[in-house]
Amino acid sequence: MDNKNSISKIKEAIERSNEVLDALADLYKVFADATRVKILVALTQSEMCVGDISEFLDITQSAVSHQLRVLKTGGLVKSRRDGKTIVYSLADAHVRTMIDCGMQHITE
Amino acid sequence: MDNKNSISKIKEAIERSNEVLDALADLYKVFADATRVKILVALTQSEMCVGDISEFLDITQSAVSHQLRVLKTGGLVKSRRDGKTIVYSLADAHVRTMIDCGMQHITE
DNA sequence: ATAACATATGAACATTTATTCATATTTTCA
DNA sequence: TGAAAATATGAATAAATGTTCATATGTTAT
Repeated sequence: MDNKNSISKIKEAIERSNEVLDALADLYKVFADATRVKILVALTQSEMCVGDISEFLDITQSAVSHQLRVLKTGGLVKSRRDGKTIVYSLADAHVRTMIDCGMQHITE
Repeated sequence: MDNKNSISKIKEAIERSNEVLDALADLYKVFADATRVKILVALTQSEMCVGDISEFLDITQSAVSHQLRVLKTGGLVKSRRDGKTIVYSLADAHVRTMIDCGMQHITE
């Protein structure tokens, strides 16, 4: 049957791009937490140090630090040292695009 | 200080859109699993019944059914009955856009 | 050098999540 | 009607995840 055939073609396509799709899921995972989303949206407005984020999200400095590590490992933020503090900012324009894309789905 | 001031402005903005940002994180959560991503990408190509998906992803029918429920609750897929089988398809164009957006980040 | 400050890290704990197994539900067809 | 087929559901289990607490690391200024 033709349907059977096209299904198996799709199966092959999915299997071929298996690693990419795993990576895609991993990317979404980084966005899939309210704390991290809020950090990212905040960084959309301005670069910020850990203390600032901790204060305005009302969560422990430690929790922020842990989440920033997830974001950095995921390639969504970068950091630079400025004296005693460490300043975080969005890694690139893609991050903004991803957020906008999700926002559009929400506020359709 | 001006920086202090702008931080508190961002804090207020984040607090105002608190529910939206929670919803945004929840939306990403639905995408944040390899099985679900593969189901979605497959449905990008063609509508499909549970058995087909189960077969070509090599996972239990039950697992597929559970994940389809997550996708449906999240508003990403819809279903219709066709005889004994139930056919699933993408809920709307936004889903495709979200996937493309993530893909672009991966394969930059 | 040392005290004070900012951030990072590791272990522990509670919560969430994905899968499997067994079974229920719904529809078709003989 | 009753058996077979397709899907859904609930309980159980294992794995992953987010936060907190305590502490380590690294930087500045005295």
